[in-house]
Amino acid sequence: MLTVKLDSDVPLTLQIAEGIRRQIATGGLKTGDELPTVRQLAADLGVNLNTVARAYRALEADGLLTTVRGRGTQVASATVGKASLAANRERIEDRLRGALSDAKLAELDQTAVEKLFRKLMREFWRGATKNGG
Amino acid sequence: MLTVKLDSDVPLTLQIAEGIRRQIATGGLKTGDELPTVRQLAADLGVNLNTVARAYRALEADGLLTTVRGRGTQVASATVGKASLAANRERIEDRLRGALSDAKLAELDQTAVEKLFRKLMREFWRGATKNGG
DNA sequence: GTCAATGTATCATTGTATGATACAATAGTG
DNA sequence: CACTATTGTATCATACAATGATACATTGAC
Repeated sequence: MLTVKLDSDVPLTLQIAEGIRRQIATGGLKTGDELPTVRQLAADLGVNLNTVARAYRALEADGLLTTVRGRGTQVASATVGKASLAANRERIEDRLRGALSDAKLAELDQTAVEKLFRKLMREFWRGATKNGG
Repeated sequence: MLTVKLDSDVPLTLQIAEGIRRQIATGGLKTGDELPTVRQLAADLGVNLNTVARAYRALEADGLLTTVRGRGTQVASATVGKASLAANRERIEDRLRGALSDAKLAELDQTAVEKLFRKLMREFWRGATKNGG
């Protein structure tokens, strides 16, 4: 379902949360879908169950997941709640800037960057209309 | 010259390094330009001089800066060295994916995302030819 | 009620980020 | 050369974050 790099400099909790966010964003996980139990996913990834639990809770705070102790966790929504919207939109521009900064320093030309961008756009908006959120 | 958020969740050293990378990428800093001394920039930002020094060293490892003890630090190149290229290109796609993930979850539509992307592209490739690295 | 399965809380440990301070190298000045 | 000011660097201490081990609480099936 997703993977983590144990030797990465980005924390495991964040890697897991980002991975799940991406799954939801691309449609790989839809509203109502059940997620693996924290123990199951922890075993798959080779990390502590708490690490997975923390990722789940972070996403629950964003309104993306719902979790009930004893039952499990499922996708609550494919869009972030109002509380997260502002922070989220701010991150978008920051991350785009960071990506473009890296691209420029790596001597990618505009054409190459645009091509990559379009490829990824298709991953995320696969089958969506041009202005459908 | 640049600013940092003391209460951010992203480390100061990284904020500073990213800020300088961006300056170099956009052309605000050119090869040969002198950077502020670590004490000067540290005072401006309100952080410890070591924090700035660490950012400088990270960028030196990328081949972007040259620093000589007793003399100062200057921009060595506007492109990352070969050692950093692979890691850099990997980050580009990751960051783009993260940005698009955020955008989709924030219910931005394709048109809005493309518009933002183009605006930022112009910032970085201001006055460059379409395929000029 | 009992039991298995699930998420949660608590605590310990380790590593990272930051800062205070002392050190080393460079360059100017005489 | 000696001296001094300026620069980056190394060392150490401290606070905090991330991860994990373990015990706890809730849910649901029987």
